[in-house]
Order: sequence, then structure tokens, then C-alpha cells
Amino acid sequence: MPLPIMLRRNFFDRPVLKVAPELIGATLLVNGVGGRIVEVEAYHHTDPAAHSYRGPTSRNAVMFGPPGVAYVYRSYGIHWCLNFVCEEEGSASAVLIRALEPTEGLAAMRRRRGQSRELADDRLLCSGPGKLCEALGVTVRHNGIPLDKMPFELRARQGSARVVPGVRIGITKAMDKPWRFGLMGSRFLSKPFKT
DNA sequence: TATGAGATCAACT
DNA sequence: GTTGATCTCATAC
Repeated sequence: MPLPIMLRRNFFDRPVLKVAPELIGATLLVNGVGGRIVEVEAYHHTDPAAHSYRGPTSRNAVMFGPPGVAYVYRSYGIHWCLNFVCEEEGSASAVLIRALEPTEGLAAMRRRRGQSRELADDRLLCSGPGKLCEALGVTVRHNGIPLDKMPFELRARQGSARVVPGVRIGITKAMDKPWRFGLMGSRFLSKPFKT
């Protein structure tokens, strides 16, 4: 088993549509808890569905900063969602992390996600952006933190991955853009890809 | 299997 | 005042 290769910040210094599919199969850990990334969505600053589309606000400010940092925002007043900022500074593009295949710290994830669901299978732990943040303990405290520093740990995938594109979920603008990417055949997706 | 309500907050109109 | 890059639970088909 080769040693894992850590993703460096310059990995994110590229177009978001190149970075997003390459994240499929990479491993994301927060304080040692996490797993393989199986689903992401790309949000480009020219995209009406992106938070950065209308320019900087206090919420999306870190999207306009340097790439390779976390952008965390409150969704529907309830959940947190985790993004990775991409491209050059000021381009305000990001990748939304939508689902993980849990591999590390399963007990911690179950504890954070609640006892009433403890008996449910592991697919329910991280199969959606809000669930994933709850399971990994990601909150706005992580907003703006570099991805190559603690508590984050990001390992490149080993070997190749079969990546399938699809239409993004939960948006009402630019719904035609196939900028959702998933690991082909994974049981841990938030929703199946139709192919 | 599918649809609907409720939770709860910041940005936007 | 309305609207989400959501999730869970309840009720209907």
C-alpha cells in the first residue's frame, strides 16, 4: 500500500471544472474523521446558481480570496455546507462537497449524527452536504481555513476513478449545467445519477 | 415511491 | 417579506 499523497494548495489553483472531477475518490478528513469523496458539484462565478455570481458579500467573502481554503455557509437556516475554493484569487469559484463514503471515525460520525439513527446503515452518515458537515463536525468555524492545514487532511486518490457527470441538485438557476460529478456505482451518493 | 411541512437564518428584493 | 447549493418525518398513492 503506497503512502497517501496529500493534496497541496496549488491543486486548487486551476479551473473549477477540472478540479471538481479530480476530487472524486480523494479522501477528506476533519480531525481524523471522514472518508472518500464520492460526489461534488462545481460552482463557477459566471454561473447564476453560484453564491458569488452577484459579487462579494459577508457570507461569500472567502470565495473571493485565495484558492485552497474552505468556504462554509449556512443552508436553509439549518445545515452547514462545505466548499473548496478554486481557481485564481478573485475568481470566486468553488466545489461543493456533497457526499462521502465514510472510512475513518465511524463512531464519531454516528455520535454526531444522533442516536436515533445509530442503527441505520453507513450510507445515511454522509450522503448529502448537510449530513456530511454534521458527521465531520464542520461549522462556520472552518470558514476560510486552508485545506492543507489542520484540522483538514486531504489525500489524492490512488489510481483512477470512474467519474460520472450529472445535473446539479437543489438549485433553481442554470439547471441545465452538468456540473455534478460522482463516483460511478457508489452506494454512498446523495441521489443516484441517471445514465 | 412521492410529495409536503417544518425547522430557522442570512441574503436579497 | 421571500427564498434557498437541505434534511427528516409524516402522510398519501
